[in-house]
Amino acid sequence: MKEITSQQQRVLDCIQIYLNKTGFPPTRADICRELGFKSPNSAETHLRALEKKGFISIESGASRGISIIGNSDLSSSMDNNYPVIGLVAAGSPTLAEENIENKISCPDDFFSSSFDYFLKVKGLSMKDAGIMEDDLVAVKKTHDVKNGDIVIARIDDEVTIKFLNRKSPKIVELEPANDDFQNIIVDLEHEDFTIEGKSVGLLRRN
Amino acid sequence: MKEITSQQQRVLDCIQIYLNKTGFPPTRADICRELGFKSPNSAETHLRALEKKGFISIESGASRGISIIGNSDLSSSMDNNYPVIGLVAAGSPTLAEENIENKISCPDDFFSSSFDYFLKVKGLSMKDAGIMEDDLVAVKKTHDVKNGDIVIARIDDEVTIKFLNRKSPKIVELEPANDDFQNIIVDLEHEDFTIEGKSVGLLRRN
DNA sequence: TATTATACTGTATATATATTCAGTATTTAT
DNA sequence: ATAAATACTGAATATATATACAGTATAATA
Repeated sequence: MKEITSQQQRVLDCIQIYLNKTGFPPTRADICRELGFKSPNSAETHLRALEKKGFISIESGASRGISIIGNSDLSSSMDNNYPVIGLVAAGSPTLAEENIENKISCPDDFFSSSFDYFLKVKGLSMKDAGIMEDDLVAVKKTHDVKNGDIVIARIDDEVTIKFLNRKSPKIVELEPANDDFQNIIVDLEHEDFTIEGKSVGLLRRN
Repeated sequence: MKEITSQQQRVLDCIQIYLNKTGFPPTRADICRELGFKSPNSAETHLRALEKKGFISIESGASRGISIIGNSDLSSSMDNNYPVIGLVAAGSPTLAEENIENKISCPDDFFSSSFDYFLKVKGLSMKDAGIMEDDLVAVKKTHDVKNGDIVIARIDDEVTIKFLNRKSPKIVELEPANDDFQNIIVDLEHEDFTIEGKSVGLLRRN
């Protein structure tokens, strides 16, 4: 991160203040209005300088496409911020930024075991286990799972939450808790199968 | 805050995810792309509905002028120790010392509404509502309940958790979420009936 | 000395974007 | 039975916005 000039700092502050005030970034014209510039190009050149120095990123062509880099929101409370990740029909629940719906502040020892993220459940395939749509399952990323555990598994690109039942070294059965759903039988030799983690708790917010 | 439809929830989630991903709100076209709509007006009408219901605010004329309301991000949430109270077949769940099984440290704003204690559930009478044995229901002590709420009620000396259904000024029906259980019909004129509170959330620790 | 970065004004424009209007269809209240 | 809300497609348009181009001027490199 290179050094910033005083005018560039004013522009950076202006963006942050505008974000806090409105919830979205300013346009070039907004910055001019706030700082008294008379040409949108004044804002433009400062923005490009800030981008070059790594303080902001600018989405080309997008209106208000400014975002401040390094805004990792580290709230210094004793609690930790755990990400909430949507269980999409196809697509892996990684901790990649784009999959994080929001964050929940929660004590680290809230569940019996430590955990890594909350998974927002879609569908009712586990309803008889008391896991309903939009419930948040506390997931511990681990491969240490045993039969009967509620696991978050990925088959090819499909992510699912089911009971685990290892039938043989080559065959894994994933059992839903809902008569309307079928067991999923996975042939480890022919399918791409991964255990993402297991459920260590559940949170429901009405 | 009025109730939200499932499609409106999808749009709201989409905005939050887009914000986390890019740092600025989506355009109508962005929302269409994310959710598969083919007309920008699909996004527009959902946005106006969300605005009318108070979930978002829209800055007129501004591009990407969407901000999610109630995102106050003030992670100054103090933790509190909330008592866990056992739901015994007979006996009221009071906050008397002898009924407190243990305490759980948890942020005050953890659920949609503030709450007063956790109720440890016995039995499976609410299993179809995803409430299982030993689950901890976050209970808000209130008499402000409406039909369809999950309430904690006391009939004479028996405490129970059920769906509320006020049939008439004198008759209250308590509906379990389990076919193996019968509805409980309470005659307010002849039975001692109290609403202890209502469920505002649920916690399950495996 | 030439070059680059900073710091602006001012004009122009392609396009990104919000927003209205005209439809169709279904569901939910009254 | 009627109205209102929901849930869309599709087209049109005024304007909001990014961005390039043409200048001017000063300070900091190299």
